[in-house]
Amino acid sequence: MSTARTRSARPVATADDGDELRFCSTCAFSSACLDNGYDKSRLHELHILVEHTGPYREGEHVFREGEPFGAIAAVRAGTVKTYVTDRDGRETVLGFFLPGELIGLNAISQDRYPCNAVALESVALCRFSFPMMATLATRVPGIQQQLFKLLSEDIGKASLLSGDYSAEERLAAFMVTLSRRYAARGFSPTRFSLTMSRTDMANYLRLAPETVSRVLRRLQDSGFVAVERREFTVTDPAGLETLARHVLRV
Amino acid sequence: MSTARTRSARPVATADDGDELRFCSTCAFSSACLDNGYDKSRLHELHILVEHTGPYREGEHVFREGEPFGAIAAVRAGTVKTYVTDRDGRETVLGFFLPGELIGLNAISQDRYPCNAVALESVALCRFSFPMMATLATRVPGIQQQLFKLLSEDIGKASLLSGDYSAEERLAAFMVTLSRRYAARGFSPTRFSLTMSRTDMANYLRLAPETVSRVLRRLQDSGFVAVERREFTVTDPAGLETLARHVLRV
DNA sequence: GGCGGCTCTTGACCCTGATCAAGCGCCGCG
DNA sequence: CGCGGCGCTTGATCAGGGTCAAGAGCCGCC
Repeated sequence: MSTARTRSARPVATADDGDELRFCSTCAFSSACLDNGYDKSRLHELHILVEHTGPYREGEHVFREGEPFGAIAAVRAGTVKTYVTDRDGRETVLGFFLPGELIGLNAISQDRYPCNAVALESVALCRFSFPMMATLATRVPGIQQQLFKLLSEDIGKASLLSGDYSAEERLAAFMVTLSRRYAARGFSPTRFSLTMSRTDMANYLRLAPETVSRVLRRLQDSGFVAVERREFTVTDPAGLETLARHVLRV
Repeated sequence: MSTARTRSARPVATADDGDELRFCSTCAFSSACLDNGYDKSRLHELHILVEHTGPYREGEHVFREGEPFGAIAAVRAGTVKTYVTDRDGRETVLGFFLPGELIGLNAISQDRYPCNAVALESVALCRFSFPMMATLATRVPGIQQQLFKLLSEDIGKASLLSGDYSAEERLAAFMVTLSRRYAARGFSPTRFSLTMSRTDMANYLRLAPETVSRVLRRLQDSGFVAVERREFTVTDPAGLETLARHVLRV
């Protein structure tokens, strides 16, 4: 991970550093470990291997394909996009990562990042050294369990899109997913801003940008959503979920 | 896992059971652990939590969606297909699992199997209790590492198909992948039999069965492969890989 | 404040692959 | 041995979404 330039100066946060502790509990990881019954009095064991990095500016890369894998990272703020490009420049977007979500889990197997990760807006991260985390996981079963769970979850997420669905179904499912993820982090599920371009959405959903534009308009004309440039409002949550039901396998 | 009926009578294999040991080394899992520097003299620790199950006959289910998750399994013989169906009966195939490959890793996060697994031909499995394996993993770092690696690998595999490729590219990539996987297990990479129907391939590749049929014919007419019902020969491996290069990201 | 560039939208047309339909061949069963 | 069923193939047609092209709105920069 090319964090040298943007990395904050000190390795952050001891257990008695109240502010940092509260702040870092916004990382999915720490809080998930707590949820998993991790002994709070030993929380410093987790925190000593955490390093806050950023801010990454829009367009700045967090890591690039092929770089040696050293750490996974939880998004603290902003949105990260992971993607690969084929030789003729076409881009496949693997995912968007919102605050509280983890990037880098797909790098373990090859010990190299298999994709690029770029900030779509100003981004801050919690960086976890993976070797240290794995060592810790042998002593703290809750952390091991949590890692297994997160990895397994990502397999499921990756196969979600894999089905053969219409442009409308896919776009609706994407919007519902975003809505749920924002809701899970305490943001409004019905009103949020799209931090990625139409082209990014298209490359994620395997559509042409023009199709994204057209389908969004159709969804708006049908009264499911309201889109104003990148400002997004869900006006009929139930209706949208109905459109998405095949993809999301309700 | 609904193995009660077909499960072999005894929980199999102590470390000094030479035959079983050799046999079980065909499980990806055991051998991978060995590769990872696992102390062979302690191999029984792994073997006591292994249970050989099967044979499952063609069409018989190994597990079904929604069943509580208890174990992952390595395929010893035969092919397993995992799939989900939406309410109007359309099937999405998530994967095919050949000897040496692991099923059930995507079940960890929800503690339920998120898909169905069915035998496409006579199948034998090595069943690993996941809770026991996780416990063992805390004591044996090689096993933990291996589990992380396998999980991470599956994330990558799941995103392989996710790109937007032509029918020909997808089918070529599928064939190349099959070829490599057979080669990795010591089978011929150029001549093998397709254990799944055209419809299964179609549901895996997001195509219509008719398209699979047509594209196979085209690949045959162009001299890349020879297909005789389910007997498959790669006649131009390099050419096929070229067709598949976008998908496989060579 | 105006220019230039980029993202997004909208329209027209086209192509890949889905769908519908029919026929074939292999295989199991009576 | 003949019948029937299923999986596969092949042909004809159709449509969803891609591509190409042009224009509109927003924004930053000079």
